[in-house]
Formats: sequence, structure tokens, C-alpha cells
Amino acid sequence: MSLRYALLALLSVEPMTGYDLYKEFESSVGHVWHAPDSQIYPELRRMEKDGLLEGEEVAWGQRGKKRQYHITRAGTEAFRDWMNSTLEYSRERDPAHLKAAYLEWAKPEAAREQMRAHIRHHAAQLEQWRDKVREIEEGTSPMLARRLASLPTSDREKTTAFKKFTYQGLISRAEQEIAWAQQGLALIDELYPGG
Amino acid sequence: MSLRYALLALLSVEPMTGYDLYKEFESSVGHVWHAPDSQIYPELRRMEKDGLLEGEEVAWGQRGKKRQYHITRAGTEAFRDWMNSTLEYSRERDPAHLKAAYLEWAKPEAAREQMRAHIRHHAAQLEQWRDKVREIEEGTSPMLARRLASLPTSDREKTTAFKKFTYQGLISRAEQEIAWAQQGLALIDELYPGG
DNA sequence: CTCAACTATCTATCTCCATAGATAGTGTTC
DNA sequence: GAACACTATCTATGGAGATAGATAGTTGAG
Repeated sequence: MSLRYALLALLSVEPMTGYDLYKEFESSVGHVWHAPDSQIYPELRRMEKDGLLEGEEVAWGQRGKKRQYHITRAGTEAFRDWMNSTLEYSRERDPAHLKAAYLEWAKPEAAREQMRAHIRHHAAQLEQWRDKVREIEEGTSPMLARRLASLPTSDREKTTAFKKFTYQGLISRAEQEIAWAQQGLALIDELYPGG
Repeated sequence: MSLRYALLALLSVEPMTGYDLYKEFESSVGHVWHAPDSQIYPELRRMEKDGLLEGEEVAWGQRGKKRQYHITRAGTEAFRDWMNSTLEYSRERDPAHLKAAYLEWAKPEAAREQMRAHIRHHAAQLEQWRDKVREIEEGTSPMLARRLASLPTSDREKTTAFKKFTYQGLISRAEQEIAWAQQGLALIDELYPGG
């Protein structure tokens, strides 16, 4: 159900087409939330049916057209309600740690490769998030600039502060995961002294 | 697909019924992997069909019976193959951080409550994982004891070391999440001085 | 002009998972 | 011996998400 709110969050800044939203999920926002277009388009139609959005045909070139959605008052309310409700935390399902718990089954080199993959994955995320923080600090994010422009001055501080806070949390998490996997590599070396 | 390997991991220690496995997922193992019984029973049947397990009717009381599964050679191989392959990391989907990024939409008290819920959730996990580490150190986990008993002495060190390593990673993560949410609470206080 | 890359949207299928509820036997307790 | 909690297994339904592929128009590069 969070996809719906991720979409509302983006549409609260400005009207967008399904493709615009898909692009956002592929790039910047995609590092907090991801969705394929095949999930986005039907969800937008459902949201329109539910009165959260309104779609409008827009000309695109000579013969082309696209459907641009803007958030309705009901959509804004639904998003605000979601923001004011407390999130349910769901059960754990963590393949990386599941595997780590049984690493004695793997060949040492496979175990090391698993740890390196963990590091690579989180290092890539880390880089993305550090970029995001830099963008926020330097004001070079067009999306954030547009959002800020639509807000009264008094609210801009909060908006940037919460964004920075979010990405800093993700940075800490990535750093922690990398440190853990590095300990893993050290442990493997220790347990398999021969190689 | 990880459910299958979580089941193989447990069944590599000793034969179990679907209900035994369900109980494991509800308690200890459930903090790394969770699955409802309605997912476990069909998966066990599929695994038997695929030759990874063999099921056997076992008497239970006078008229009752249950189906106990034991892992086959092919099942052991499949698990070992999985352990020797490198995990694919899937895209992010993180409702807590999605919400955090838009916390300016929430009332201050709702924002605080969200952070407190985050702390509660991870504090509960933290406690579980600290218990697990304690169990490993003191050798009071029956499941681990049985696993160790089935292993040559030379392998026991690795098994306990990787388990401890796994849980310590989860502990660090939980601590990090709690620290982050506490920073969130401080930030909210700072941004909303009135209360 | 043409080709490739991109924009734009849609459908189909499959797995995974959550939720709910049905059924039936066991073991303990009052 | 009735009630209750627990063991044991199963089915149904629906949402979420991954993957793949179809269709069609646009734009820019060579």
C-alpha cells in the first residue's frame, strides 16, 4: 500500500505523468522506493477512481498524447492522514543475514564473495545517498527546489531538515552494513587460515 | 525463493514437520525470516515434488498423524549450491524512510510517535538478538546444540562464529536505527520549539 | 532520411506473502 | 467429562511485485 503514498508524495509537488513517476523511481527516489511501470500505471488509474488524483490528456508532439495526473484535495488529505498515522512494522525477511548465519556451508571463497557483494551493494547506495545530501546542502536538486518554491518560507527549513535527516540515516545504515561485511571478511580469514 | 532455503537450513539439522517449522519461524528464526503456515505447507509439498525433501507419515497419539520431512541428498546439494552462489540484492522499499523524508507533513506529535514506534520496533529486535548471542555464548540453544552435535569438532567453531557474527550485525543495525530515530526526536523538538 | 534511443502506456503471467478461516485430533486442567 | 489451549494441516482470496513483452509516437544524431 506504500506505493500509493510514494506516488502521492511526488505528486504533491507538481503534476506528473506515469512515465515521469516511473523515471523518478528509476533514479533519485528509487533509492528509497522502487516500482516498475507495470505497477505504476494501474495504481494511478485506481487512485483516480478513488478520487485521489485527476488525470488530464496532454498533447505530446503532433499526434502523441500523455496523461498528466494532479493530486486532488482528497489526495492531499489521504497523504496527510497517512503521514499522521503510525507505520506498521512487518516481519523480518532478510536473505543476506539468513545466508550469513549458515556461512559455514559455503566455500571460503564463496563466503568472501558474498561479503564483497554486500559491501558493493551498500557502497553503491552510500554514494547515492551522499550525493543526495550534497544536493540538499547545495540546493542543486530541481525537484526539491520546486517543492521549496511552493512552500511558505517558514516551512522550507523543515522540509530540507527532514530530507537530510532521512538520507543521513540511510548513510549510517549503509556504513554499518559495510563495516559488518568487513568484519565478516576478517572472520573468514581467521577461520580458514589456509586460504 | 528464500523461503525454500530457510526451510532447507532448518531441515539440515533434523527432520521436522510443517508445524515444527512454523513454530521456528514464529520464534527464534522468525527474527531473520518469517513465514505463515499457509505458505510453509504448500512449499514443503513442492520441495518434496522437486526431490529436495522426503515426507513420512508419523503417528501422533491414537488417531492423529503428522508428516515429518527430512532433507534428501539433492536437498543438501541445493542448499549448498545456494550458499555458494552470490545473493542478488533487490531494490529498496523502505516505508519508514519514505515517511521520514516527508515528515513535515505530519503533526509534530505524530512525527514523534513515528520515531518512537521506530525505536520500539528496533529495541524489541535488539533484545531478541542479544538473547540469541547470549544463547550462543552460553550454549543454551537446543537447536544449535543439536546442530553442533551432528558436526565434526573442527566445524563447530565455524558454525558458532558465523551465527554470532550474524546476530552481532543485526544488533549493530538495530542500534543504528534507534540512534537515528533518537536524532529524529531531537530534530522535531528543534523544529517545533513550541511543542 | 533513417535509425536508434527515448517517451509513453498497457497487458499478461507468476511468485510471494498476508489474512482469514476451516477442520480435526491431542493433552491438560478443573 | 467438558472446556480449553495447543498441535497439525489445508484452502481460498487478494494484494504486491517481478518479469516480459506489445504497441506507438517523438526526438536527435549522423
